[in-house]
Amino acid sequence: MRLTEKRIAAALREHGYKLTPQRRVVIGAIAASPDHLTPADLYQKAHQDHPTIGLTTIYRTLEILARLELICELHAGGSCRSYTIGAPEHHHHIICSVCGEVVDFSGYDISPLEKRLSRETGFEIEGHLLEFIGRCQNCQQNA
Amino acid sequence: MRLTEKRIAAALREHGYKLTPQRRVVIGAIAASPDHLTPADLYQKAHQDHPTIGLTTIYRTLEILARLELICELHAGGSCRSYTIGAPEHHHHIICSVCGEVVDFSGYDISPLEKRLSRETGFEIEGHLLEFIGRCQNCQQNA
DNA sequence: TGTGTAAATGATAATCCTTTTCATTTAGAG
DNA sequence: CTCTAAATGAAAAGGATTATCATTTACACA
Ligand SMILES: [Mn+2]
Ligand SMILES: [Mn+2]
Ligand SMILES: [Zn+2]
Ligand SMILES: [Zn+2]
Repeated sequence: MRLTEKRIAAALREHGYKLTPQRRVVIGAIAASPDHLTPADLYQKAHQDHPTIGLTTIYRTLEILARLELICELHAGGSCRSYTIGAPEHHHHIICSVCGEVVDFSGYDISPLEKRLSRETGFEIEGHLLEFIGRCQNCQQNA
Repeated sequence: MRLTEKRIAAALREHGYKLTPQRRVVIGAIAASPDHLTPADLYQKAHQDHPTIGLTTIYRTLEILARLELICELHAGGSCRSYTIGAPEHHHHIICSVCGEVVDFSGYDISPLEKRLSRETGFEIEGHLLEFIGRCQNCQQNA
């Protein structure tokens, strides 16, 4: 089940945002597609209903909607990466949203889930990404 | 425990890659730091030991090392995103590495892990990212 | 139903990050 | 030592995202 256009518009208003034609169009475009769309995809679609809309407005609208959790943001493969030396044991990460500190954790086996998904979806799983975002102890105190 | 510089160099050779001074320097820089470093960070560090190294070489080296799982790649917050309409129930994603198809899945509760991590690390967890990468049924056949 | 104002918009430019290209250099097998 | 495929790096190209700022507009309230 997915949120409706109307529901999202109402939520925007409730949070004090103005309901502009541009925002309606962006929301409409997201709601109308079952797929995950990039900002550029959405610009193209929104442009059809509102030819003067600016790409900047697309970005700004998406940021708000994602922050309010009215849309679902997906991390596609692309850029935004950093690296550290490999560890023989598989592990995952917790990242501090304030200072950027990265803490490894291990001992969590995700393969049961992987097997279930493989069976249910027919995907041949190649890898996964499991990361937590939060505030480290330091950053909680300095707040 | 982390892989050693020597171990990584050997693995590179085993996979048929040449062991160039530039690659040594990049490996040395990663091994020397406990942190997750961006390509730009690594360029800066590598540049100290090898002033003529090119940024292109940094990228190329990282790609190889990551593919061989000799270094650990982290998805930082940045760019590379796409969006879809929100769903009232929390869910996660499986993404086809070939065609890009995204399949949602739900019914997996990550909060026990979240609680454990919060207790063990002192982090106040704000969110998480759980995604699987694999090949969808279609793409397995057309291969 | 006007009016005023803070919020929103969009053209443009500025940043970043990453990949491509291609001429030159080099690791390392033989 | 020679030879060659692999690797390199300067430069340019390509993309995506963010910043700026003058202009427009939604909508609270008179
Ligand atoms: Mn790590
Ligand atoms: Mn989704
Ligand atoms: Zn922190
Ligand atoms: Zn596919």
